[in-house]
Amino acid sequence: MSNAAGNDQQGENSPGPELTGRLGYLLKHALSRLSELNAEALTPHGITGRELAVLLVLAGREPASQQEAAGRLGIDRTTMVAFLDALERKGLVARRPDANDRRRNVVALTESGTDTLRLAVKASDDAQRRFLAPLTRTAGEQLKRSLYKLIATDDRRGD
Amino acid sequence: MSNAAGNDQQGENSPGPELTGRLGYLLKHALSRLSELNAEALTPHGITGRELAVLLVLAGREPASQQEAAGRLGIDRTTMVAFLDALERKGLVARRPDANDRRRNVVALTESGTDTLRLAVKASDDAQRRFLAPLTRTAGEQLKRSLYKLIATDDRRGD
DNA sequence: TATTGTTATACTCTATAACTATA
DNA sequence: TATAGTTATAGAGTATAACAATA
Repeated sequence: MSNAAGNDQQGENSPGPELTGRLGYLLKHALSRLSELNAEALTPHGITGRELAVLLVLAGREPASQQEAAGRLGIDRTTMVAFLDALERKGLVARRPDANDRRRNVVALTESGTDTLRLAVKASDDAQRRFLAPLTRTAGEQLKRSLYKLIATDDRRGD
Repeated sequence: MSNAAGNDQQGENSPGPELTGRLGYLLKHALSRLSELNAEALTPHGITGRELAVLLVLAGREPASQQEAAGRLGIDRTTMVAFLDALERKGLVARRPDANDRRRNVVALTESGTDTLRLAVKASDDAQRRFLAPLTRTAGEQLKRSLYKLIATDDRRGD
């Protein structure tokens, strides 16, 4: 996954309850911390958290056009181009024009990409496990379920 | 608090379990969603989520120098300058040179700033409540406690 | 010399607009 | 005309480096 939430750089003064009581603060810093651990875990595999997400999406429902993959990740197609450029340079994915619609590129993992994905997921899962270590197993599961519910529920604008 | 986690723009295709099962994805999108709701709630009060955080920190332990406030927020002092410029332009905070150490600025909320803070916090709390609506009250409390534990625990690098 | 606030600058991440080639 | 991929560009958010005033 990787950062995008800012870089923690442990502040000199502690935040205090006026901030730590707010859900936004908690989510932001939890994400930031996890992203750090994840980035560390992925370094040996030569990919970033975001690149792992791209690989996961590609592996999840191959074959995919670039735009399909972008849609599932919730990023712009122009952003996807850059990700795929990088992954292709590393030999982890390959683009080929779709035979049925030559405007499209079909993107697939290479053999090396599949291997890297497997190892990277293992490393990332391990980082996640370390991150969740302060919680009981039950609390960790509960956390994920709750977050999922919060995300799955759309449209809370009106009420 | 505000975004910093990207802008959701509801993707056409749903993500699928390969992503929704990952904690990083869940945290990122939960934060993104909450940030949206929060931004909406704050718009009428003329401040952003980040500015609310600055006001909270200033109100929490006045009087504070710019650097102290920055430290508690975990942001750079140069970043704090821009925030305070904006808040001062809006008449919500005032800087004055510290009499004891004239290198420092003491930053305090104005009367208008105090009023705005009170209203903005109410609006933001309400947004948070709506965000947590899909969960039981207990699950919501549990979520916050778990996140706090994850943040409070430092240094999971080695193990 | 070290520190506070400031400014100028650069970097990361991502999106919007415009272009090319297909359809 | 519309769409997929691409490129150029711009914007948000934040940091690093250098500078002036003060300690």
